[in-house]
Amino acid sequence: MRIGELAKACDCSVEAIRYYESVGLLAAPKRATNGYRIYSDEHQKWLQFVRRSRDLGLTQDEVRVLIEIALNDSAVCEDVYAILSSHVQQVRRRIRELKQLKNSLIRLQSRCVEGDSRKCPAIEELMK
Amino acid sequence: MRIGELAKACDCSVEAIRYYESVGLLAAPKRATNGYRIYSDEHQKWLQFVRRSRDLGLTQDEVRVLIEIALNDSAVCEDVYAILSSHVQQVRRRIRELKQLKNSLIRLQSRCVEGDSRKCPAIEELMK
DNA sequence: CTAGACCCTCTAGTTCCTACAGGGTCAACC
DNA sequence: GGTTGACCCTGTAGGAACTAGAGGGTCTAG
Repeated sequence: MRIGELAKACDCSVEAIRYYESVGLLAAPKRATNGYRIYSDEHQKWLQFVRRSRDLGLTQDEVRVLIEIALNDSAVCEDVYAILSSHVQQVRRRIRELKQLKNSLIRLQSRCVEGDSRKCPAIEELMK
Repeated sequence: MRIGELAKACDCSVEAIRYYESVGLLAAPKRATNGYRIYSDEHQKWLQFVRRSRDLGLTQDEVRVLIEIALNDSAVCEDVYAILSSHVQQVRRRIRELKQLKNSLIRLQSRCVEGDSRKCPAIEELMK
């Protein structure tokens, strides 16, 4: 299959596929005589893998490690589990941070409601 | 005060200060005869403002708008409130997304625990 | 007079792509 | 046979918000 078809199948842009190839997240396919990339079902699986992982918020580097693990069929599951665990931790941390942020924003916002002077109290608070 | 002192006072890097100047988030200060930047207390307030806003997750563009509002002293509070509101919405949305993400990750992870075959079921699932 | 702590400008790198610019290829239609 | 239009190619620039470095100047203390 050609790149456009693959892109549709995996719901990503043609440019992204070429980009993944350039950074080594997807193996370079063979080329037709006219230079067009020709992909196999294997390629599609790998691209699917990359996209799903990225959708889960894994970084390129994490995906790269997962790929290595997957290709290197020894002690697979433990390593995958570890990567996912560390990622879950990060997500939890980020959620905590965002909740605090939200509270700060709401607190700041409430200053605006009270405000009656010409100077906005929220802005004043940010400058203090 | 010189740039290093300002950086310490506002807990940010010297490079970030120069960067803020270059993108118009902080007014260019006057220079000493040797070319060193000399900052006033006003500059410190503004930098504080920029840092606090950024810490709250506001984008550069949002900060830029806030600055304009603050300098343009008419109908201030309503506009500030609107910007903060829209930002709170974004944060809420992001929190929701991250929670879903976390659940997906945990579900995927649980596949690893069950797994006994040589092929890691989590990886298999990502490729499907 | 020299070491060390500052300061300057300018450029490149980070992450993960997206968006061109400036071409070539191929099938179908007139 | 010519031309449209949908595809494909490479290569480069951009974006968000900085950070890090090269390659220099300046000032103060010992």
